[in-house]
Amino acid sequence: MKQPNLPETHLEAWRRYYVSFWRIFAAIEADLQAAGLPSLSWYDALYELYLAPDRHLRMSELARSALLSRSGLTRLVDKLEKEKLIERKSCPVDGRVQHAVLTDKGVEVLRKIWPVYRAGIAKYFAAHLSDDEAQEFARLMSKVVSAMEQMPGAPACEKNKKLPE
Amino acid sequence: MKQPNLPETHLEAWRRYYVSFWRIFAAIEADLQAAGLPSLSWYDALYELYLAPDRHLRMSELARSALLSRSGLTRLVDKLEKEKLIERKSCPVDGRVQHAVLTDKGVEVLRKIWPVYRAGIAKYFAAHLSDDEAQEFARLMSKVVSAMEQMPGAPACEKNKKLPE
DNA sequence: CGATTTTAGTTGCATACGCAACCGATTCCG
DNA sequence: CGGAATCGGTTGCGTATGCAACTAAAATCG
Repeated sequence: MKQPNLPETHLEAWRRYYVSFWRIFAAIEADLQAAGLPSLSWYDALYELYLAPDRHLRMSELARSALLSRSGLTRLVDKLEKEKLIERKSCPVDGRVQHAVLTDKGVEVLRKIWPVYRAGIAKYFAAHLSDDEAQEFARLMSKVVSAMEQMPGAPACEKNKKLPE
Repeated sequence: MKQPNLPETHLEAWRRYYVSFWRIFAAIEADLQAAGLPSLSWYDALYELYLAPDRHLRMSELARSALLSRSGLTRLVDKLEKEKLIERKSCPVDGRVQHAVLTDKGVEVLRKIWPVYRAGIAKYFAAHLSDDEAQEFARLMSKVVSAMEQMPGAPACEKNKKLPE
């Protein structure tokens, strides 16, 4: 059986994409752990809130943007709330909805994580690309990302974003 | 604080890389599950064995190439062995070493997984890149991958590869 | 308005995984 | 050779996460 619609070039691209991602991800997580910091899941959730207007989001919005299932997010928010990094606030206009709101302490933690995260991105990923290459890479990735965004049942995931300076 | 050694372009590339990977990965896993097939972890391990000479590898080699910790691999191999997809064989020359050996049934399963996996790669990833783009992408990724390979304490990971036709 | 359906979030349960401690086998050295 | 250090693999334990079932609140419809 051959590979209909999947030329060898594309397959090779996928393989490297897949391997490199796992390796880099593991390396960054290891750096965070070594520094006694929370993992990227926490960062992603906190950072999404940081970006959001008024630093608050509905649970399900946050789930989607933090690349988690709704139940996964519920648990993550439980932990973040216990650490006072966010607060839950029920929505006054719709009793079903809960908002997660980033606290100042949450912002602090975000600022502690970021230097280590940034260093990891630089070391494991960015160091190997010139400016032009990075630009081209971003262009190619954006085609893939935007295609995924439009897919109907985008199954959970959407981690990471940017950083609070 | 600014971003030393991490220009905005590179950061943007990273963000898209990160988001797209999780989304694609989740979508492929969902497809596999919907088809009643095992997950990519199983595929990765089986496929590594498939590629290996005589279809066998030491546990720790397999762990590394299947992107798992040693303990994670022990458990995965337990399950694969229970399903008769592989066999454990102790090494005659070194009593500490165990070899995982792919069985014919393991190859069968590999062949069942691949079409779905391939379709996922094509749909979620390859469809968005021209041949030239895929080639350029592979080139950029290879720089990142090979840099990671040489890193000393590569923490676990190395999933996926190619496919058995 | 009351019953049904839908929506948002949570909880029970199962699974996958890593770290650290451990065990037996091997190798290193005095 | 014999004890100590090392290596390969496994096991105990904790954690992260998803799915399916559930609850409460809204929306829809007769």
